[in-house]
Amino acid sequence: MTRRNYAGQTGSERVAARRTALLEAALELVGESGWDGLTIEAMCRQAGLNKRYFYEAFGNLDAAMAALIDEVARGVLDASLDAMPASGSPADMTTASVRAFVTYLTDDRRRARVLLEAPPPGGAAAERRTAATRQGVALTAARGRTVFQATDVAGFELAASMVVGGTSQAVLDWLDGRVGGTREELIDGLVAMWLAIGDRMR
Amino acid sequence: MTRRNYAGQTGSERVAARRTALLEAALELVGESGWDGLTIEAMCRQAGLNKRYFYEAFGNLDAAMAALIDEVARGVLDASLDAMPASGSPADMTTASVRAFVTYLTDDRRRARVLLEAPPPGGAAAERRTAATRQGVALTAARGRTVFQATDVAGFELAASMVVGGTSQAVLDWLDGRVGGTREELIDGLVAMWLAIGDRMR
DNA sequence: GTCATCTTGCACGGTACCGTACCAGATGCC
DNA sequence: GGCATCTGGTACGGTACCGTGCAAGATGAC
Repeated sequence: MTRRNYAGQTGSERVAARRTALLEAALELVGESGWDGLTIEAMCRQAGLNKRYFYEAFGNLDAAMAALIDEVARGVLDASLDAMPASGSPADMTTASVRAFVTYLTDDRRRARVLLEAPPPGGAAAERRTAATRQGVALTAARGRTVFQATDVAGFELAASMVVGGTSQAVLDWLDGRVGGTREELIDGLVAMWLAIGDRMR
Repeated sequence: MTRRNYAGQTGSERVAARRTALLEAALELVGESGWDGLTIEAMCRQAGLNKRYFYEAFGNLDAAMAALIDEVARGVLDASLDAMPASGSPADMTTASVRAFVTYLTDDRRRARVLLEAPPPGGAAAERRTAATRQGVALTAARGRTVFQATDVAGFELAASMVVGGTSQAVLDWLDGRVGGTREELIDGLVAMWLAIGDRMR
């Protein structure tokens, strides 16, 4: 149980590296074959690690899936928030955050699959995904209210739910080729719709 | 293997009734506890039928889930299409079909859960659900192009993906209380956004 | 070099559900 | 009423994966 260096790393460094490798393996497997291809054994094989190290990092498969979703959700939220300028026109601010959202999820399409395709229902992974969506909706509503100087506060809850769900669906459809055009055209179209809704609900 | 009457019904009547009872049981179970609560044995228990009658109606659980999704998807598509007048203003036609969509899914919230919550990934059920969504998007795009007399044809693909995904998310959030207001206010808000997008993308 | 610790591969029983088979009672036909 | 068919309950092996344990080689501390 005590720890010592191994392969030039401390014990906790190795533990962290294994956890990262397992999450990367899960990202790869889900990105390749979706959530149903994911088992504990497959994750360990992909990561080149023994099964017992899985249980060192996670309690069970559901917890690992939840952790993967949390990681990607935090990434896309951070990207969207960081990209948004402190002030500016509604068009500028909307463009910045929509572009960051779309770019983050499509630069590595495995991320889109993790976040936008539904994990097995009923477990912690599904719960974390809905929580992340809820958080995105809440943030969008709050930002929208200030950017558009909303008077219809309640309407912006609904608008936020609509644009978040709609944008997710559109990104999925674009990735699968069901919506045509370049990525910039996708972003421009989404921004136009966000602005149309923002103006209408003001 | 031959058939005869039983309990006042012909053989094929009983077979059809059992299939209906199984689908109703699945609707109830999914509506109550989500997809993960659904097993073959639970369906038979709920329906008061022997397990062998499950295999009379469906090849496996995945096929039964797919059939349930197909049924609800057909219902909501028919409701939306039937409600739409042959001609009228964009506002009238949009209101009619959005109201029908929302009403169908919220009159019996079990339907919303079946159609809007994701089934286990990777099987026929998930495939049928994405196919139904795709069909809804295609229909919405086609109708939108004529109703709004679109010039930007490609843009309406994207708009349809957005409004279908967004409306689904909004209905889910409204059912779960995360979006406030009455059902009429929900419908009015959704229609306003559909119209805003339709006008902008024209 | 020796020994403790780290790592990996493998093996094994447990579990939850599937899919099928069998049995005893109920119902309808003649 | 006798008998074939229909029905529901129960039992049983199969399967896929989980979760844990064990043994054998790799690496580092002393």
